[in-house]
Amino acid sequence: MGATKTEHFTEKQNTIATLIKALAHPARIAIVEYLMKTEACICGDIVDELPLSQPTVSQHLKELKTAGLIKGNVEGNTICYCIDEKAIAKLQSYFAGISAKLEKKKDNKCC
Amino acid sequence: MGATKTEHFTEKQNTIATLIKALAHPARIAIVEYLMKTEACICGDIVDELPLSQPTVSQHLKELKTAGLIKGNVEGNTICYCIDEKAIAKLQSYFAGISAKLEKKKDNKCC
DNA sequence: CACCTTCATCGTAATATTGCAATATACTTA
DNA sequence: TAAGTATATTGCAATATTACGATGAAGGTG
Repeated sequence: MGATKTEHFTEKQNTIATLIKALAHPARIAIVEYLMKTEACICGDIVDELPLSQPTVSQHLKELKTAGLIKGNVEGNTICYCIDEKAIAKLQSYFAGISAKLEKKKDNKCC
Repeated sequence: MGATKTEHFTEKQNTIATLIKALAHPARIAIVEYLMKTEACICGDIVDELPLSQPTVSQHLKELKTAGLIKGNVEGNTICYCIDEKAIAKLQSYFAGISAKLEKKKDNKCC
């Protein structure tokens, strides 16, 4: 085994899990946070900011891009990365939805 | 390798990554959603609801509990599970924070 | 053109995750 | 106490992830 049994879950559950999984690593959290720290988008220097080798960072960036969390614009020799708001918005509204539902059933809890 | 280089990232980044990681699997998403679907907490029948074996579900529950996302109350022979609002609140505010910052720099974007 | 820079890909080693059968533990009830 | 029920743990196989050195591709510069 070792492979997730994707086929047994709903498409929504798999979609949100994939999106969440893309952020389930401190390096990718760090990348997203770094992309936000600056005023505009970042062109190139992500590798210098992270304590990981260039191939590793490239791999993490690829995962973020595949998940739709970041976008990359090629600009000559470098690439300009920035966060895709839509993906973040999805995550935010997902957790906001859970929070709202939790608030509703506050009185019906046993633990 | 294969092990995450936790020591190179900030404690905050590792903390939020761990929390996110706990939800980075459709089965655990399904568990959390099932816990919310009902009026009160669930005592026992999580295994029947999931397309996975009892040991596998037990393992996923353990991970969610370790991460602090759910609480389990032992009640005689069964266990009553429910979501820990604090953890969800943390996640929600994390993504809300990112969203807010993204809103601010909307005009400074190149892609 | 030769060389440098930037980023991606390949190949591979180390480790982690997923899933389940078998078994253990703990409580309940007959 | 014996049998049944609910959940946890163990042990293992299959697969995925993480990380990096080496190398490749593509654009820029002397």
